[in-house]
Amino acid sequence: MDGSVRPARRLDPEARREQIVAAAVCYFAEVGLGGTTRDLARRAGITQALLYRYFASKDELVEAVYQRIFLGRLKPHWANELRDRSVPIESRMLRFYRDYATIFTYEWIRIFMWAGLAGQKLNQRYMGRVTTQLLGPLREEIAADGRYRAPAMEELWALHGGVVYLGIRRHIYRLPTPEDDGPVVEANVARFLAGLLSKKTPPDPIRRDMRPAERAEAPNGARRKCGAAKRAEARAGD
Amino acid sequence: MDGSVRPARRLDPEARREQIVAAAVCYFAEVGLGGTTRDLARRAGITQALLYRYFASKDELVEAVYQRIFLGRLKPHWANELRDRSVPIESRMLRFYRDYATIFTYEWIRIFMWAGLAGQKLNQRYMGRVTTQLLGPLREEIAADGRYRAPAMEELWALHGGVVYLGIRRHIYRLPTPEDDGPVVEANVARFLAGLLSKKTPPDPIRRDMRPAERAEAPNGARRKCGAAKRAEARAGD
DNA sequence: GTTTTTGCTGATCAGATGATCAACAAGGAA
DNA sequence: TTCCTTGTTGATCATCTGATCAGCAAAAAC
Repeated sequence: MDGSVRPARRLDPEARREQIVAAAVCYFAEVGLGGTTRDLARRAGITQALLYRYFASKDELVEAVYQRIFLGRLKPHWANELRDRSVPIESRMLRFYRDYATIFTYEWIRIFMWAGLAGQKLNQRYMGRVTTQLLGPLREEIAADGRYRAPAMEELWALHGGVVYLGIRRHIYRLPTPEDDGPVVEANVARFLAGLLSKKTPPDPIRRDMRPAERAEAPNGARRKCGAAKRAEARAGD
Repeated sequence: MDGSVRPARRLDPEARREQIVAAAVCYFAEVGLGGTTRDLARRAGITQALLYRYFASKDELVEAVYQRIFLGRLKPHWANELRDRSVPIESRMLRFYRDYATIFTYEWIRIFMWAGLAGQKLNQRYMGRVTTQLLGPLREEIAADGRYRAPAMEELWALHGGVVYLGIRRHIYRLPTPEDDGPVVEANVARFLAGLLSKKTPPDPIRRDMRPAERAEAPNGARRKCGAAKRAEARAGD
């Protein structure tokens, strides 16, 4: 007996579409966006042809998966709560990061990473919002507290990356990780703030010291040059 | 004129194999391990058939790419230098992480991530070595210094993740990042150590509080259950 | 029960992809 | 020049994959 589910009864279109998207999120998270429509259909217990009654193309289905996974993940109230100065900054940060860590589910983190590798602009938009809505306010609030020096944005990214990395180790590299993320997040936030007590100047790189975003393809269509490409080019020149 | 290189002259077998692997590292880093042999050959300026004179299968070529990228990346002298107590621990950590950050090249980080998503055991082996050869000693050395409390392994992973995350933002999400990693790494290491000065107890989760490594497939061949799969299972039961 | 609607399936097509092989031709040996 | 070795190629095969469509059958309408 295989894991597939055979009897696909007649279903309400809305329910069927919902079921397909849910199965697609699960399937694509595991095998990547290059997974086949046949495998997906088998897991969902339907025929491959049925997918095309609900989605015009595989791309459209993938788009629905993106919507399902990423839409509304950044809660607007996070930014508000981060700015609520009636609460100590330590409590605000702890509360936020404990909450934020919960979005790093198996499906979210893997699909997000696959989308990033595939060059989806979606990731850049999301990360941009993290900067403006979360890390920016966070920096201001920490500085406004008075006891801490203002962290450089890169330092906030490092804190952020530490939390994300826990999800990467767990769901991408499939390594053993703590059963409960809470204490880990708490320790990291507390240590981060404690590290800001020493008043050394924050080394925030200014804009001209930033390397621009890499592009998947240069404007002229040329690709990133690796060693081999460079050598081939040189060879073509003689 | 396209970017491909037409005249592929007769080459010494060793040189040709080298050229193919180099081109494959570049190509697979960009498009993923699902890239086609035809595209790869076009970029390398050779015919697709020629690949199969040097590699029995695409899998074997991918294996060669793994070897090229990951073999010997963890320098043995890192562990030695980390343990050299004639040098202040701050200097040792700074030197190590400045050096370590250089391995996060475009090719390395992308192929490593793709391999991880694909469930390669390679990643787990590598991460295991990071634990035993780098983070373990690091923890001991920090504690041995006397001025700092011993960091929990999860705290060291957070520091580590912060550095890795810089590479992820740059090469996977293709976001703007600092031109020079040095100051960023230095700030993070310094803040990490400063954060260990406050003597609060380290919350190291003990083994029974760790969730085991996730498996791509359960022993019985069953897959990870997402919402859709669970629902389908329930439906099959009536 | 009969008719109508429509959710669903099996068959099928065109293009892509990994892999194979006979034949060609570049470069050295005679 | 002539011969021989072998690096390289174009053609080709079997399979896989996204996508289409006529027709079946389950549920609703009558």
